[in-house]
Order: sequence, then structure tokens, then C-alpha cells
Amino acid sequence: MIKSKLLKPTESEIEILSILWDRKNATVRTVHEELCKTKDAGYTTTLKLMQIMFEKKLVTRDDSNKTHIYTAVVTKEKTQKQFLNRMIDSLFAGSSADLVLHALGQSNNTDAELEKIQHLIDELKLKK
Amino acid sequence: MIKSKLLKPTESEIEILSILWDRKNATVRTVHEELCKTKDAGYTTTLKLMQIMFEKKLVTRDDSNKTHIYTAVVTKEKTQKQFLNRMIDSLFAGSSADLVLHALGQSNNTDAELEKIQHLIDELKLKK
DNA sequence: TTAAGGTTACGAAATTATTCATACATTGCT
DNA sequence: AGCAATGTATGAATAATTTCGTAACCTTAA
Repeated sequence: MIKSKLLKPTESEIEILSILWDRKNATVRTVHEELCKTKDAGYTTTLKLMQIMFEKKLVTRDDSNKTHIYTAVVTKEKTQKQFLNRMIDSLFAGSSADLVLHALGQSNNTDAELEKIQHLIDELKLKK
Repeated sequence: MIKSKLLKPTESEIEILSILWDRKNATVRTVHEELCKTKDAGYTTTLKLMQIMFEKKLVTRDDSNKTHIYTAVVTKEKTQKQFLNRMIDSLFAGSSADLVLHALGQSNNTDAELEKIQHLIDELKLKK
């Protein structure tokens, strides 16, 4: 198996990926318009970013038509995992439990969410 | 209350902060020797980084002696919180519960840790 | 045919982060 | 005094990220 270099998307790239994950695929204009709701940037800035992401193989694109259609290559799950691990290593001394405690402590979750977490914990305990 | 610009430490800066958090305070040399266990860099590189962190007010230093002694200004807790929130926003659509589920799912925690998490969940439930 | 509008490609500037060479100051030792 | 060791300060090179101006290309409507 070929070890592909693990490339970490930048902040801006994550913003774009999030949009692609939501929509399955999208044109530069669509992404750009979505982005502009929260930050302002020129159209060619978004275009350039997406072109770079294409070079890095973070996304693919269908260029059979003039207007290219982009799709994320990296999955949301894999990216979440990657960043979670990075964060656990660098800020929580390798203890994911510690991260969980912090995340739970400062946030307001619904009962349903808490239940769900509790179920998962029960499952994990059984596995021991 | 004056709103201080929220500055995000970079990766390298976090490595240094971690060392300072552990030891309360340290000289550049101490930090550098600790850093070198995991990466290699020149002494002046570490020095420069810590000087920049001083300018950014991420750390203070006692320069009453020739060898300056550095101390972290930002707390570990605040920084953890800051990065957790950033991550929840950008990658977990604002749902901290979702992040917790992912973090729990992929890691191996001890029973003791799982217990601790469960206790916290119980407390949170009571508050409702 | 020409003009307008939307698109990609390309190059370069601006910004931020990282790395390090060098110079200079202080201290301690011989 | 002179030298080595250990510090800090500073400026500059490099790299990575973000931003955007400009040109070229199509398509469509007048």
C-alpha cells in the first residue's frame, strides 16, 4: 500500500470542504456564495483556493463542461478524526477522555444527546 | 472590560506553551532541550519563537537576570476551550455532542475514565 | 458581428509562520 | 587580561497561506 502524504487542510480549505460535504458537489460560484455569507472574499480568491485544493487532491472536479463541478475527496469523518487526534496529542496530553470531559463541561447538550453519549459509553464498557 | 484580540497560538507555539504549562516557568534552554526530544531545531529558533510569543503577550518573562525566565500568560484551560470551540464550529457543525461521540468512538479509554465521563453526564442531566 | 457576462488560468503581492546566521553582552575561569 | 561558554537581539531567508488583478475563453443576446 502506498503511503499517501497526509495533508492537512488549512482553515480556509476546511470552510470550503464543509460546503462540499453538505452538498455532495458544487461549482465555484455556489461555494463562493455560501462562503460570502460569513466572510467576504473575492470570487477569484475562492476559485484559486479550490484550484489549489484540486492540485493537492483534496477535491476532484468534473471539467467536462465549462463550469467545473467540484467534489470533496477527503471525507468529513476522516478529517474530523485527523484533527481530533492532532488536538488530543497537542493539547490534551494524548488523553481523549480528557478532551471529552472538557467538551462536555463547557457546552449545553440536549438530553437526547447526553443519552446517546451514555449509550456509547455503556457499549464501550461492555467491550472490556 | 477591554476586549483583547483573541490570538490563536500556532502549532509551534502550542508545543512551547505545553512545556511552560507543565513546569510553571522555564528558560529558553530548558524549553529548547525539551523540544529537541521530539523535533530538531536550532537554539535560536526556539529563542525567536519565544520572543515572538512575548510580543504577542502569550507569555511573560522575568528579565531581571541575564537568563530570562518565561511563564505562560494564556492558561491551558482557556486554550483548550478556544481550540475545542473552533473545531466544533468548523468541523462538527456546532454540535459538541457530535465531537464527543467521535472522540469516544475512536479511542481506547480506561474504565476509570469512562466512569468519570459518566459521572459528569449524570451531573449534567440533573441540572436540567 | 459585437458586446456583455460568466468562467477558468495564471501570476504576483501581501501576510503569517518558521528557521537560522550573525553580532553583541555577560559571566566565569585560567 | 583574555578566552570560552552561554545568553539575548536582530535581520533576513524560506515557506506556507491567502488574496486578488488581469487575461483569455465561451456563450448568448442584441
